[in-house]
Amino acid sequence: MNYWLIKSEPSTYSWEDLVKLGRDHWDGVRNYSARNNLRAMQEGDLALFYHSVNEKAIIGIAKVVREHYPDPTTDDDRWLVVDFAPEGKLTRPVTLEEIKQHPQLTEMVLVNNSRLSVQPVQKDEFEVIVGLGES
DNA sequence: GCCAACGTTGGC
DNA sequence: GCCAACGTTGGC
Repeated sequence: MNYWLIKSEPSTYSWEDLVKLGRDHWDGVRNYSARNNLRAMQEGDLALFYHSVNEKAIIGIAKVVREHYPDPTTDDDRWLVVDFAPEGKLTRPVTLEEIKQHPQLTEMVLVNNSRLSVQPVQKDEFEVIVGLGES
């Protein structure tokens, strides 16, 4: 069981879009590090869903419901997708600012490499964030 | 809207 | 194989 963080601009693809669809593939990843993280995901893994740019906050949790397969939006076989389903919305969003200020979250990839769109999250980090979001 | 940081591309 | 140039992302 591993934990992840997936990032999207809400104007392009938001948490609400995923909820509306029930499940969906996560396409458009064109970065090798992010791709490698997608490939490492296993069914049942949980991912924090982060809204970048305008909101800059984690808004919900998504679950991996299908492991990686070739990206249907391109013929280029280097790229792949993973299917997610919404697992639950946080009671309140956990903001980037809050994460930066939290002493247990200073090592998060989100803080240190904000551009990586699919990133691993430590179990304790995941639990701290869920704890904040449910408080 | 700006720009720093990062990743990728392509010429050599 | 190196590295300059370029494009993109995302925080501010």
